[in-house]
Amino acid sequence: MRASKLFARTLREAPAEAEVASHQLLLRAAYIRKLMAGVYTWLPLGLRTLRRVEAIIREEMDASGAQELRMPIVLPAEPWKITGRWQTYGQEMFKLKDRHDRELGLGPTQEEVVTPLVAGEFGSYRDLPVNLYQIEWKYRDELRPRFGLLRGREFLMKDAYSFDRDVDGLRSSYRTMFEAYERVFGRCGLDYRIVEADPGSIGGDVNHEFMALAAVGEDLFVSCENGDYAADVEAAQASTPEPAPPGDREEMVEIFTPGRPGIQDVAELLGRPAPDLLKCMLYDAGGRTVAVLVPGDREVNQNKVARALWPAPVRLFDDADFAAHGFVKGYVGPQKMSEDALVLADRSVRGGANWVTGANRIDHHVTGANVERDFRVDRWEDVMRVNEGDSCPRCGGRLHIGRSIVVGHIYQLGTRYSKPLKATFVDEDGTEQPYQMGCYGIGLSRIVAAAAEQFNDEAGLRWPKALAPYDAVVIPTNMDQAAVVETAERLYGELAELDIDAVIDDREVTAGVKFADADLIGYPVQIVVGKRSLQSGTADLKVRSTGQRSHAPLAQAARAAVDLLAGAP
RNA sequence: CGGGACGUAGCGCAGUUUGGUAGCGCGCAGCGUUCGGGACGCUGAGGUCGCGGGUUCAAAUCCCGCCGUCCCGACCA
Repeated sequence: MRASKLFARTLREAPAEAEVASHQLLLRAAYIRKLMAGVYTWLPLGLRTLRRVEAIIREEMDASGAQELRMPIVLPAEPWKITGRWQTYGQEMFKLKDRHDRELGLGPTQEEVVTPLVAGEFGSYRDLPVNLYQIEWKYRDELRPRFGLLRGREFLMKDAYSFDRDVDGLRSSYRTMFEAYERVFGRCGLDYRIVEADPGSIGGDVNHEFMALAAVGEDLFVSCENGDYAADVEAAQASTPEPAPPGDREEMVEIFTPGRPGIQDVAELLGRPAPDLLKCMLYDAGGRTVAVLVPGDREVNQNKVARALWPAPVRLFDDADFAAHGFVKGYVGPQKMSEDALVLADRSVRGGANWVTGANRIDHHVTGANVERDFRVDRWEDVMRVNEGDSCPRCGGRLHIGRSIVVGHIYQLGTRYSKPLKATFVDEDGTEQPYQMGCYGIGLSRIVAAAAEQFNDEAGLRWPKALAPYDAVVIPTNMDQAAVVETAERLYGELAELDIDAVIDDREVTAGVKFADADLIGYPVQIVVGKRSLQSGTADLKVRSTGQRSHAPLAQAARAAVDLLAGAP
């Protein structure tokens, strides 16, 4: 490729809209351009990098025995209504209507398409297992698109779906994908962690996330200092404290706490630490009132509450709910909860006694509230968000919270989709069985952003060679000297013969501009030919990722570039 | 959806407070000098100042409405 023809106009300054490094650099280096919030055009350089990610994934998926297909992006609403996701995906799904007023959606993921498809084709246990995948653009009307490609409304995703006759088969298919994912992210050169995760709106049971480490990552994960536990913060657990010893139980006393609705307010007024207070959050779970109890210094993890109450849709009480049920916001306590309400306490509440909590009366709290004597707990569950420094549920070690970008997520769905969609096969004994399904996603466009986030410096992008749009760039520094241009062209030709995908920067600009652009775009190897090097009969080489510089006789320069590339990260 | 900021040439910005001929840098085009880490000089093109309405002799500037973009938040009683 000739830089003089390449559709890539680099920017000296980052557009004001870009905040994070990956977004700024991908714009500056002419990989992407924005069309609207969360939607980007992929320029030639960006598309080449995206395709390299795609090639790696396709190779590993094919090697794992999965088969590629292509499903539609425009989808009918009906199957989505059957699985309930037309509702649960809600506003996040792009919805539209055709000219006959039929409801359609743009695919955010395709369980509702692939499941009936397989049921219609592979209806016998003899056909199983089968794993189908596609690499396709996905659409999600994100609450807040941000950070360029990191959270877009249109993004490229590899989604795979496995179908097995039983749970053992599912586990085996899952294991195969797990290992394929390790190879994919390893080959992409990413620094990543595998964590236990929350299934989110996809549903299902066992699942893992593959997280690329990044300071700007939106996803928090918990890891044990001893390395035996790692989990998404939405799913993470901490070890549960010992139950409080029986013993001194204060009387429950109502106290006057005017204008002190918050935990901090009350703690300050009474001069007691927040963990002495009992936080009582009210939720509506499909019409039923649920009181969730956690210690005052803790936060409720709503995902965990939702899982505990599955399949009821869980939402926090709003002002209307408070009014309708006669609760006073800011002064809620679990005492005298009605029979039809559910009292759900985090297990850590067992570790406390003599709680300070709301008195269910404006401007009043109580002290000395105790489980059983003063309020009942219907269920003990883990519903708490893990904090930095909590104890590891495996070994008791210290838990640390880190930031990352989720680049892959794999799920054991079981029959979550096959049952409602009545997708069944005939088993060996002649009975109809729902498929045991798994689904497996990788965000390709997000990998590009995550890699840009992990591999950059002041000068620009520093791709691992597996992801760079080209392998090398040849830079003739003196375009006015025929001998320089000739030599550079010859080198460029030699590289092609050696199967190196190179760019020759034949633009009529000064050397400084070429160097700056080469660093910005992130060609793994730079080969410089100029007046100076011609005199000494050598070419100057630089490895972008390490900054390492070297020389090679002109006759061996192409060969030297190949070797440097082979040795580069 | 709530809060905040912003919207002036392809990009980065000034001008808005105090209404009066729309500017700077980069980039772009032409000519010349340069030529190994974002060169220099001269000349030039490029803007319905986000959109609509209002106030005014006069609006980028003041007022109202809308749109767009970015940031923070969107469970913590």
